[in-house]
Amino acid sequence: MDTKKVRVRFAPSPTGGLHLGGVRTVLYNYLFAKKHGGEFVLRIEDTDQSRFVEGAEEYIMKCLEWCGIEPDESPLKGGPFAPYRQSERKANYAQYAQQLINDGKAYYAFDTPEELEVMREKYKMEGHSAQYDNRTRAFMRNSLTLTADEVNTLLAANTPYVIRIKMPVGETLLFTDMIRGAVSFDTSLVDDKVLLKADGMPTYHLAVVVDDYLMKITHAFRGEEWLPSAPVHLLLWRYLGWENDMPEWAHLPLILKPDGNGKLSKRDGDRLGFPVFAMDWIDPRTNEQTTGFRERGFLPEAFVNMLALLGWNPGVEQELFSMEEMAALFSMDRVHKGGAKFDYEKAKWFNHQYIQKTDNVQLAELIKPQLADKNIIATDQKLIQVIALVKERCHLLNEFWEQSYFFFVTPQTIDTAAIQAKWSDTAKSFFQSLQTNFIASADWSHDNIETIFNNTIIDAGIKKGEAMLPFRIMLVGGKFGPGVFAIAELIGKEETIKRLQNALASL
RNA sequence: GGCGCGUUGGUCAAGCGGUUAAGACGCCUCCCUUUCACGGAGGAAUGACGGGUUCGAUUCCCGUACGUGCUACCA
Repeated sequence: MDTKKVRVRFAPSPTGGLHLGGVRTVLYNYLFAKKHGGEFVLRIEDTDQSRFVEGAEEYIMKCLEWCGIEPDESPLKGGPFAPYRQSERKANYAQYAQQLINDGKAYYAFDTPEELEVMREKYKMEGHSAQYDNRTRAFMRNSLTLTADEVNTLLAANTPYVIRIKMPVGETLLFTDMIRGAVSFDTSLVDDKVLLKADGMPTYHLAVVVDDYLMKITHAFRGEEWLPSAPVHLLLWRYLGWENDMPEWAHLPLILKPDGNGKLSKRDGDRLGFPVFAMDWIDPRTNEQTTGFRERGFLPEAFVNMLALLGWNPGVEQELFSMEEMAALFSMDRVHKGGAKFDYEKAKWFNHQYIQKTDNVQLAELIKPQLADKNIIATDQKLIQVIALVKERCHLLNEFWEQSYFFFVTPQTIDTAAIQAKWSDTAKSFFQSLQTNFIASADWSHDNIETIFNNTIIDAGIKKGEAMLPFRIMLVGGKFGPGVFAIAELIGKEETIKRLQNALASL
């Protein structure tokens, strides 16, 4: 067992945007695989054709790529266990379901959806559990209650049927979860899950076991919401005779909404104003667009770092990690048992840290499209200089424009009220002289601009404190932005003088 | 309702029988910066409850409460 090569898998169902929790599940899979020199496979669980969504699979792969997670095997890349889409593996499953029937571990059920509905209603009214379980199955239409002849007749007539697992009565099932330790279930309380659907497709329960076996998966990580169905999977491994090859399980804690409790949903993001999906997702059926972390201005390294630490503690003080560092440190027993509330403020803090770490030239490449959208033409050199000046005040890449637009366009409005508060005839004559002195200057460098400014102050007999703020507002429009002389230098002599003139005219 | 899982500051969390109960985000105060931000220094703030076990429980056990997940021919 321990000598086997580690193989893990992420098995999403292609039904829509890739949720934070999904990304974290992939991430933990990936980190675990890297840590142990193993393989990470991407398997698409598309056994429910009614929920198939066009483009979702490609979208998921793009999200992984953006996050810097490359599967060793996938539908796109192929691999020794291809195909990696369950819909293309359909032929595999029926034989195992049949084997279970032959062994008396499963049975045919001919109940129609309507009959099931009636059963559930009835038991609900009586206050019993409305499950198709070891008690109720005795009253339903299945190969346990029908004679062999009746079953054969129904089968021969192509009557739609499903295959259900026959849960034993009164057995205690125990397994060790890598995160939670010992977990146990009473089989009497678990229902007879459908294994093979009427359309011949397996349900998740059968497919996950068969494919994990066939693909030699050694460790299976999934969300906590799967814990209640673990006994079914456990029994399937046993009944199919593969128990010795069963992977180790880890059920990951949920990511919760920031306010109140409960699983974080896309709705919560919309409501509270933050993304929940990794990348923008446009639902092809409704054309509804949902913003992703990428489009919101997150760096993938920051996104991944933040997510990794939401539920996992590396055991060191350090908080900023590259993927390699995380892989080296990763271990399942340092994953928390309890769910973690998502904190968007902390997410932004991570992104801020990564923006500071990222080279200005690289940032320029990421920011160029934003400028292009606004029809701004700027040289790389200027862009890079601006980035150097404003990056420390950006938590998101998308904040770049609001922090720096005054470098590229003349502000349309300026906060004249704030200037007026300090305005006087002395101030006015100061700015008039300042203009004259700027026009006469030959050296438009940061230091020289400041020298001219200082000298003019002395000549005008004004306090520097009274002049600095109005000067800033005239250049950028308000009380914000980096050092004012650096701004003047970058926008240039002509533009600086122009802005002074405009401002003076409007006062 | 049944079953599973969980519970350390507002949030992420360390701890693994004896600690002044780390650290980070956020918040507050001050400093720096003649703007804002960054940065720096401080500060407030934490083991759900009740029983055990023990010389000693945040830590181990059992209850209770609360939360949450599941209870589909969805994953």
